[in-house]
Amino acid sequence: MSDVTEEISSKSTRELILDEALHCFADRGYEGTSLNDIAAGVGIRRPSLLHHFPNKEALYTDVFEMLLSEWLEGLEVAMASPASGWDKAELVIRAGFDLFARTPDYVRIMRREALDSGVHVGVDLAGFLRPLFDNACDYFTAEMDAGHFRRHNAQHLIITGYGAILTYFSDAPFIDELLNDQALTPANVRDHCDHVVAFFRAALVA
Amino acid sequence: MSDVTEEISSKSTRELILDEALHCFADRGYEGTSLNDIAAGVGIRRPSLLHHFPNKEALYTDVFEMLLSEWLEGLEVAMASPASGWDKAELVIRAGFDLFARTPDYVRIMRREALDSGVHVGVDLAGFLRPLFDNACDYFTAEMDAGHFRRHNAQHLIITGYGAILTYFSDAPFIDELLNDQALTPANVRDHCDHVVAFFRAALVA
DNA sequence: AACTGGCTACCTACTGGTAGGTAGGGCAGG
DNA sequence: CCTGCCCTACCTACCAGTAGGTAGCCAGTT
Repeated sequence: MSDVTEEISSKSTRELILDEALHCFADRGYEGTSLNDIAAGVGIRRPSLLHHFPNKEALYTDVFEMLLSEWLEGLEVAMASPASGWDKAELVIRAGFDLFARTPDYVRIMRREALDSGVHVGVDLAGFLRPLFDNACDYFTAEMDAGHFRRHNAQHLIITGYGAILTYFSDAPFIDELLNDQALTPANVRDHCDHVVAFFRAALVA
Repeated sequence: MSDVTEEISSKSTRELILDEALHCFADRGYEGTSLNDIAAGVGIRRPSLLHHFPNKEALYTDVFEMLLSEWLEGLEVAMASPASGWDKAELVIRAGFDLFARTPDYVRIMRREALDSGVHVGVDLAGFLRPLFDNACDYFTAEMDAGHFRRHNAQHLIITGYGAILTYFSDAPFIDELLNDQALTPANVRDHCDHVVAFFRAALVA
């Protein structure tokens, strides 16, 4: 086959486009990214890119669905764990950190999407995430009822956690400047993860 | 005088442009906002807008400096308070919530800027905020040394707090959908503020 | 009171440039 | 020969920014 046309890569052109688009959209947003930028990153012309995707919005939607499926897969494992009490919460937090550290571009796209409130993407983001959200709420409520966690409003708790964890990755360039250090080195990510775990543990476990 | 030409408004055209630009930039970002959009919102043509500001970037920079001065003013009062221990931390958190609830458009611009890492704005954002950041770090470190707070890494603690508080406002449209409710009603903002205060208190105060 | 010059604020019409998208041709491999 | 992939050349729409003109206001002068 033609999987080796001129690139040594085993990835199809379509996959290369998706990868480059992911990076560009994360870096400069939907409006700030031109199809020329993406095509140039892949090493083809814009019309060739449009041979693989009907238009810009469809490309973006495909990138976003890639994101959702990867996240769902990554978190499902941790959330389905038979652990309970604090152990499970810590497992999920650490799984989230691992996932986000592996895919920081996804985090920035998600943050942009939350800001724009789903103008560019066809899928119902909040509808997609609500089951996970409700699941987490139920879990914390049950554990608080059982007296394992201090009493907090579960919905507000999840939103606080979501903000605390996501921000470290989405705002990494800004945090770099604030700390005069690279936020996303493995060591720094691990440090921050340990801190968040310890912080939430202190707040939740009596 | 001519302060009533045809508008009843007491605001100058320049101020009307700044207000409209703030809203547009917060809503759709720098790239997603055209000068035509802003001009139309004010009720004038684009060249008339460019009579008041030399170019798009200068307009954005002016909006952003408006943001910084308002935030600095709003937070300085709380940070300069003679209170100490948890009381002061709670004072600053509540002042931040008040400030952000009053100016949600500013929060979204700030978040976009953190994502883009200051591509559009001339001022050194991180350099501007570092004094506040260092100040907060010193405060928490001193209080932990004095045994008033549980031991945490002060830098990570501030970043976690920044993410937890800012996200509720920056991602408000998304949270609306997640909760099936308006995140930014005064009652909901107060609820979330109370939750964050209680959460941080539980994590910090032994 | 009338004219004059300078000023602000706005307008229409235009420029160069870039965006997303389309038409159609070339060329390889099966 | 046909299909898949990529190309050049082109389109229309929109962008930021400029050129040049106009209406009204407010001195200062006569």
